[in-house]
Amino acid sequence: MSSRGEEQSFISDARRTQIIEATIATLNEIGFVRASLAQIAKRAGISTALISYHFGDRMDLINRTIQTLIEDNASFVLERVKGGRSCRERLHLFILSSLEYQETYPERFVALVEIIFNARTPDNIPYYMLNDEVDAEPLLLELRTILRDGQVSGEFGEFNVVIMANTIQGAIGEYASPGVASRMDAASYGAELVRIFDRAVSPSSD
Amino acid sequence: MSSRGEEQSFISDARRTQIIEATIATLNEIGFVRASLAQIAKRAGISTALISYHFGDRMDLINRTIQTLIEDNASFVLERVKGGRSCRERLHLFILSSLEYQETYPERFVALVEIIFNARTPDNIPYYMLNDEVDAEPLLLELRTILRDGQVSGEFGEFNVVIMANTIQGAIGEYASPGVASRMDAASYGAELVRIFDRAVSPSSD
DNA sequence: CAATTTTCTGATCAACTATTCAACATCCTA
DNA sequence: TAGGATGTTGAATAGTTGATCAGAAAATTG
Repeated sequence: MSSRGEEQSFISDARRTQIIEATIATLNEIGFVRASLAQIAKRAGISTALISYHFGDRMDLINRTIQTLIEDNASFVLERVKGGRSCRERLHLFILSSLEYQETYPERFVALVEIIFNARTPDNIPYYMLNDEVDAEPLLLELRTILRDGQVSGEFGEFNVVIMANTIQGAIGEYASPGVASRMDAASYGAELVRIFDRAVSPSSD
Repeated sequence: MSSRGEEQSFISDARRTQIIEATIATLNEIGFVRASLAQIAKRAGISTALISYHFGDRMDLINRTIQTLIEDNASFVLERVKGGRSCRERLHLFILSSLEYQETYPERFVALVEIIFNARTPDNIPYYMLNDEVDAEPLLLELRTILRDGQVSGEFGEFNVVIMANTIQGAIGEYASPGVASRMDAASYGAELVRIFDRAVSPSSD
């Protein structure tokens, strides 16, 4: 009935989101490798055929799940970064809200990691090798913008923006690593990261 | 014949290493998810039954493969770090040689990542959540030692050693990420990381 | 209420999975 | 060269995978 092909929505959007949530739960419980349609269906309390009915393909389900996760994470962080007045403050907010998201929704972060490091395109390119596309890594692009703006305004010193952005993003991701998150809350970890990168991005004193 | 159960070695150690190398190649070509025994056997030019003959289990093969990869990487880096006289120099050597390893043996690094982010213990704990064990992350332990020694000797300032070590390790791992390695060789990327973390670990000037 | 569309299930499918096993080949030793 | 250990294979095993299809159930429509 809809004029646009994309717009295929009904009351059973609820089903699709329910299946996606079951997918996230399954990825957390048994990981990507064992997250079969049967396992996902069991957790959703439905038959496997119903998944095939609502999603064209297994990869279609995976792709819509990761899309949901990326959008969730991005909107959470970007909303908070908007409030920063200086570039330095925006950088702080970026780091702290990213960690807050991980602490608040650990299952969503785990599911994101599971998909990114396991899924591959039909021509066998791993998802973690595709980070460059615009809608795949909106947060990385925002981080680069903050850093570049800070250099232009003189708030920050000289450094390679792409590398610094990846380093900061890597440090944020390391929060999930054991022996860190288990011993420390997101705010403390974030405060330490802010201290580290405040010095790293500052203009040289000489 | 051997008195120790471990010591079951013959001329067909060659077979085991051949199979492990085929596993590494398979992980690179099609990833962990699709790396079945049949695919590995095809690349090794043998039958799948022979893999089961030399390795008790599929997970046994995976575990011996990752063990090989970790030992390779660690000995490469540790050998070079030994030559450093100051803590700062050892830190530089750690960063640069880690990147050199990635640049020289990209397939081994990719295989390592594939296993770490996909494999799970029998009780469903992801390998990337086990980094704390001694033989699982010898490089992380060495990095912590360098940082702590530097703090004691006064070469470095104050910071959380565990977090700084994870941050540095994360930044090294980010080299594989697209839009970085493709545009830049390991030496240039390493020089930039050295610049960043030289400032981050230096004692405060105030 | 009747008719039509949408939603959902159980059964079925061929293709794959890891592992086992009997048989065969090769090697080393005595 | 005889004999026993080691190495290797093809076939068979039971189990799981993603996907399809006819038809039932439910919802929406007229």
